[in-house]
Amino acid sequence: MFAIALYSEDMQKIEYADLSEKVYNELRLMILEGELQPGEKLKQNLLANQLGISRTPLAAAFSKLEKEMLVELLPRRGARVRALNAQELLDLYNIRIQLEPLAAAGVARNGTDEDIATIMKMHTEYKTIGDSNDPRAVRKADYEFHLAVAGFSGNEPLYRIISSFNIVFICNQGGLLKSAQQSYEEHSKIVDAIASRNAAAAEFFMRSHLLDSRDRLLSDTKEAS
Amino acid sequence: MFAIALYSEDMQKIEYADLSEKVYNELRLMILEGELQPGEKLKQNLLANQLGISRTPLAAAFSKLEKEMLVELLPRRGARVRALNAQELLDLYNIRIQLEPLAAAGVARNGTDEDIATIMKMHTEYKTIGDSNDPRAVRKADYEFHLAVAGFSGNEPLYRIISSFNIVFICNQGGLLKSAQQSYEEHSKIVDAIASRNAAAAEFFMRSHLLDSRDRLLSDTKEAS
DNA sequence: TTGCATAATTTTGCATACAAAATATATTTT
DNA sequence: AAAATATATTTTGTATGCAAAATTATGCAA
Repeated sequence: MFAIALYSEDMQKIEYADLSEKVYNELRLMILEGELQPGEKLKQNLLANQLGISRTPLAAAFSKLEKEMLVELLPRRGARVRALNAQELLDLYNIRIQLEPLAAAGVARNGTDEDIATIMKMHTEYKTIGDSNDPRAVRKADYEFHLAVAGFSGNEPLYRIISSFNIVFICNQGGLLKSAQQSYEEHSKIVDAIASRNAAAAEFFMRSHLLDSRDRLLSDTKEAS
Repeated sequence: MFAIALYSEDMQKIEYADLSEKVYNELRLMILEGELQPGEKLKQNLLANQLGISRTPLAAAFSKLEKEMLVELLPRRGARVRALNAQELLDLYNIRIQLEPLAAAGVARNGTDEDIATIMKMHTEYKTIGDSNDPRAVRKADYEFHLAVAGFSGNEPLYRIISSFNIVFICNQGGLLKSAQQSYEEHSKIVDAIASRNAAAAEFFMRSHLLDSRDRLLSDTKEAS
């Protein structure tokens, strides 16, 4: 498994072989955390100066971010942070519902005992963090749990899709949709199924977990309108 | 819907606003069509000269291709064409089985009458092409049919994932797994379900279509070993 | 020969330079 | 003053230049 950095505190630890990769991660973080607002224009000179680099590695970073749907590239008119509307958020959720159950089944089938031990450990920590009442920490733990499942699925393309489209993060953009307590209980079923190598059950419980979240998202947006 | 160019004859028609996009498409085509072999080193100077451009737009193109898993980027050691092994091919198929049924359901639900008419027209042409006994043409028609379904699904992130990971193309890398006749019949069921706005049926028949192909792929690789 | 150290060459990553396009500002015209 | 035109500034896309790293070639001892 190869977890990608999302939170700035984690990013400090990572050594980058090339600048464009580093810049790509920095921009990605800034966009996902809202430091760069949707619609905002990404001026090359300004950003290059801010980040202490030239405009060349920015081009590569922009290209990567465009593929992830985080930025919009308008030829000769620059790059903007892409805004995801409610429909696209729901679209992503429906994709997530298709992909993460496949990942959970994959871990149950292909994960090593060590992989599964790691997931169980993360799950235990999730309980502690949930009790701490720190929403940001809970969200981070949730993000890492789901990404670990994808990472240990033994299906690399699947992991690449889930991580590079920021599916887990974006789906939880407006905060987690249920209590840490309930999430923990639902995760428990998934983890138990994985630990007992029951791929069908892991798939089922992951799907239930996500379907429940999507339905909450749907009723939330209905209320808001 | 916004179809991406894959076959060289289609690419001539497209006007590109910037070189890196053009180069990206050219390289993508060269890799998918096997002109650039897996494992092959992509030397910047050589390629830039061949394509008549400088090395700068190549960097952006490489970055995009790396995200699609078509190119491997080794820092300070250049880029190579990425080789997909049998396992990853199967992994992609399993992803495809999750995503394309969602797309088919999407068309049935959200496609305009015009979208659906387009798909029906493509399907009719598929029959003609199938009778012509030109495997390359059949494969192209199949590719375009499946990509059209994704494109008319009304789920843009879904289309972006399917197209940018070259899922349809790569899954059929070793040629189509069944006769044009059988494909046509299976497509017919999907098209009928879409035309009658039956999302559940469209989803079901697309899944059956792909599951059958995957099982053929599995028994083929078993035979080969 | 083979193995290893050293030198020459190539290749990469990044910064910079420059022309063309886009945007902003100033000027004129109605 | 508002609209239209002209001018100046900024910004972008791409080519080029340069230093550092990697690769290949060469020389030399065992």
